[in-house]
Amino acid sequence: MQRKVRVRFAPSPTGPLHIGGVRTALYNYLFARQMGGDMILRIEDTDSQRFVPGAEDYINEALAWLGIGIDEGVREGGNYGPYKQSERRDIYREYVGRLLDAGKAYMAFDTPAELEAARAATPNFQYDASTRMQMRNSLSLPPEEVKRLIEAGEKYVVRFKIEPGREVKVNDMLRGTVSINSSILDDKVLYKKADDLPTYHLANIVDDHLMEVTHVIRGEEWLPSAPLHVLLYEAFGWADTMPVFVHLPLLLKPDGKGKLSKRDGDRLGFPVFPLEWHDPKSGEVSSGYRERGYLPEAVVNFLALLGWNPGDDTEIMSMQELIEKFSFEHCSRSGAKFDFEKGKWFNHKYLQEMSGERLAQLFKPVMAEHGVDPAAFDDEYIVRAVDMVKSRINFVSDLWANAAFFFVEPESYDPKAVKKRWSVDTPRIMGELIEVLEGAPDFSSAALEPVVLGWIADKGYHLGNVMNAFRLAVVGECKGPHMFDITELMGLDATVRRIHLAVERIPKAE
RNA sequence: GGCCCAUUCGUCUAUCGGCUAGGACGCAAGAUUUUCAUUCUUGAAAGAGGAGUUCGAUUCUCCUAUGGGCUACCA
Repeated sequence: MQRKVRVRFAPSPTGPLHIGGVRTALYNYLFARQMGGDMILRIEDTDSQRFVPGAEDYINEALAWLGIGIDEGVREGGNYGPYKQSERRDIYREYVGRLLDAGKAYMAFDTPAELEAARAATPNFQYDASTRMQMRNSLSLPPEEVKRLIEAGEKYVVRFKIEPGREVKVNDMLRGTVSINSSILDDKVLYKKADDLPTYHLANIVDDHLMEVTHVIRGEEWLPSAPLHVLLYEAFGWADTMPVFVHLPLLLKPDGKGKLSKRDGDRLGFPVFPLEWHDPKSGEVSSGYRERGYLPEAVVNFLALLGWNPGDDTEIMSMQELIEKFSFEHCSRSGAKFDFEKGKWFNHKYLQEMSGERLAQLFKPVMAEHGVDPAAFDDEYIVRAVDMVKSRINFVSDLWANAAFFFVEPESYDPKAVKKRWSVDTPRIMGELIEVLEGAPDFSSAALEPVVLGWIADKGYHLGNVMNAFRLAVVGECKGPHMFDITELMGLDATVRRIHLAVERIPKAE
């Protein structure tokens, strides 16, 4: 009698999928995969007012980029469709009818103005058992009047009739049994005749039931309405197959107040979206992890650990490992502040593990952005250059600052380094160095190093000064990989050319 | 205001009644290095407060405080 695990991620297409939503999707996915179950992507577009074009595509693209696979959905198809709520109107209409027929819901004709007036008149007005008879609805109005209003085409909403004074218990995997009194619940609007669409609550329960969802894994912001959902399952007679609830803690702002929001990204200088988003209305651009040079594996790993841990000290985990280790037992119940610095570290770690080949592919567009045609260089050259500098990057984009010198000659020389390492004698010593380089039988790193170091020792030169002047000429500043690895890759001609260039361009010291 | 959820280093977290409270990010110092990084070592850094239960509470209960969420014909 054990049902197959079926979970759903149900975003509404009102904008780009935010990083907190991504984490919810990820946990759903990890759990589904671990249990050998199904992962459903359902588009909850019941709010026609807030619909944003492009948002649905964005959701699909973001999940695909992150490697969060979907088994059933608008694109993937499945036996429980349609997977878009705006295409399920007939279904909702039928179920609203059932509730109405059973006397568990009623029609309310109050206009927005009347509702507002009622709220203004009573301090803590709530549309519920204590007030509904004073309002204009099918419970308070005579049947003939209700009939007349409907026939006159009056717009109405259907409200859930909540019986007061009941203890409603919600079973949550993370929080145990949460119980609240039904009296504090209001008669929620389930359906709007005006646009012939249900609200979230009704659509959600009907769909989860029809799609045979076994576990509802969602953000904590839904916890307060969970009792209402329990009541709805009961009203429909579906209590025995009610899904298990898991209300995940929220992702919080790094600097204190409230849950992480769209605005925080630009304010704090880090992305809150997986992919870059161009708002179709405002034209505003919000940055994304992908465009910032994050690897999807790193984002997934980092996000997985924000609110969950494997029970030991393991931090770097592949998707496969996450699937194996994931458990709600080890989910925390309190909100996690979003720590961008740690996110950078994850990316750094993943970048270190990455092959030079893959990194080079990611680097090519960055080269092009900086006006260097990747096709002008051998793949092998790019791969080796990237491999040499990768230990000092957090992002793919950092590669430019660290490896640019492999592709373009220095345009200027770090003034501080010049002051420290470039003395009156340096041009002469560099001249000697060129002779040494040109005379070397083998230009490989291992062969050249003893030759140059031997010459420095023979002449009694200061090792640090000569080597740093050498580096300054080739790189433009005193940083970078092992000097002879650089020259091996660049070759004799390019190296010598750069030394000449530096001697010409660096002003003579006093 | 009402209701609900939460509370261990600055941050993410381990601990399922025995703790010299562990790890990671970040930070500081040191080692290595011809440079910058990487790497390695070390260090500073926490149980919100108060009652109770117990031989013993970070761990269980209650109160207070604080934080968060919800309170729409949004999701």
